Amino acid sequence: MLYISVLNTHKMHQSIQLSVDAVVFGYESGTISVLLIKRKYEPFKGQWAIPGGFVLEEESLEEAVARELKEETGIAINYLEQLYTFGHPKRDPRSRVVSVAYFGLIKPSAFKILAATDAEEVQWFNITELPSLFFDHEAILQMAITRLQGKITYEPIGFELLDTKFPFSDLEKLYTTLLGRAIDRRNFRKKMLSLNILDELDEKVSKGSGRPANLFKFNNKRYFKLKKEGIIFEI
Amino acid sequence: MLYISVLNTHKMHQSIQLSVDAVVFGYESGTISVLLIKRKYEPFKGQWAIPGGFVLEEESLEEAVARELKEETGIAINYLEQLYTFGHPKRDPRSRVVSVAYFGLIKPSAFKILAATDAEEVQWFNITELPSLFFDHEAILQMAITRLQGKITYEPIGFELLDTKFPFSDLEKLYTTLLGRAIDRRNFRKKMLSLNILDELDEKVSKGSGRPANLFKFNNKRYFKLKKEGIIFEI
DNA sequence: GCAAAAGTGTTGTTGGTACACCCATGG
DNA sequence: CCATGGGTGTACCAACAACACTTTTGC
Repeated sequence: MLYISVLNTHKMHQSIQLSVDAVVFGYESGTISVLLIKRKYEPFKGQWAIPGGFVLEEESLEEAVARELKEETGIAINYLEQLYTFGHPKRDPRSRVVSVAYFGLIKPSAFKILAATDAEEVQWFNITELPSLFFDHEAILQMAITRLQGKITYEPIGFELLDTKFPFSDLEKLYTTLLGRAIDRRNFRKKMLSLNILDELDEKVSKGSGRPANLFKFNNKRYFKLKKEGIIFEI
Repeated sequence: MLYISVLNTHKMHQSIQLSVDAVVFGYESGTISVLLIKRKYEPFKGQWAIPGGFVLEEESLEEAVARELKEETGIAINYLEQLYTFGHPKRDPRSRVVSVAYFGLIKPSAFKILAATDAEEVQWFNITELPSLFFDHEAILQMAITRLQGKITYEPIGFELLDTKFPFSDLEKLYTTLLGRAIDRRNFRKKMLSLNILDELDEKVSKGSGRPANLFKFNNKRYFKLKKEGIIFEI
């Protein structure tokens, strides 16, 4: 009996469907946002949801998630990190759908969002002002936010979220926002510079009032090296 | 056209199969082992593999992985942590199978392993002496080992791997083994005790030669509290 | 010249690291 | 009494935390 069930398993029509979801965060002047789509069709038409969809037979999960994101929002990003796989049997009341969630970081200013396929609308939402979401998408998003906040303790962050050239205060504000609290400017700068991932440029920018700031950029090589090695960052 | 394809998606026969795998580590007197099964049937009969199998329609991923582990090895554990989802289209040459890998820790001495269903044999393998494995199971195992080693920097470890009562030297040896290097006995003890997760018992044990050691046990409440909060542990 | 933001150093404290000898038991 | 593993304290140093004033620009 066991023998038969085992042999059959591989041919058995399992009828579990597999989807992917892309939680994409953006940062702009002190606000962390997440990209959501409004469903165009029934069921749940008009509900906000995390972009995503079904995996095709011949594509990898990474290809699937990048494709769905592109199709639904117009955004093409090449690096999404796997977050978690959600597989509760009743998470989608219609049928059994297991979803592999990914997350990524971008600068919203560098992309043009564009509703397509099953999205009626695409919009950035401040993560502190989220609408109610489809199925278990709130739980997925919550996990992604927690991961994002956790990341800054063991990895440098900012490269994907800031402009190529930026004043130091932008980086500081990003950390302040992610941590949700003020940080000591002097200590932060000291620590950041000691990591050797920033190159100070010979260029200044003025924001209209106040002393103009020197611009920095990330030193990609050292940034990604450090990211791989892991850091212990405690501010 | 888009409309139709979207509406169809949910009914479309996707024919991707979903499986789960359980990487179970054990520790015993200075050795970290992993539990593997030998496949009983073709194809790949006789190959060693990580225990696992297909997810059933009505069960969650966690239920599936616990069930498969129980069926194939006789081991029932209630906590397996999700590791990663492997979905390369060609990882199983027969058909498209996406697998959600989990990992867990146990004390081998507390369980009796027992080959069943599609396992011909079940065996603990020292992680430094692994056989060649089925498909991409080596990559899965490698990721699990990396995660296990990484865990000790941000979580206390040991509760699941050691006996209820243990001499301090057992804990020290566990860390030495996981880290793959010697640690300073005095500093390690100082740091461990300062975490407040150990209760010293009024009981001694003698290993035959040498001064008898005091026994300790983990204070479950504080251990799991700390585990949740996360620690930064750098020895 | 004043408002606004950028830039900068020092000191006390804490926690990490390095290091060597005595203790309790069994044989 | 010796071999074996268990148990302990101190001193140095590096890293973190706290803290306030000066500089440069626009208006």
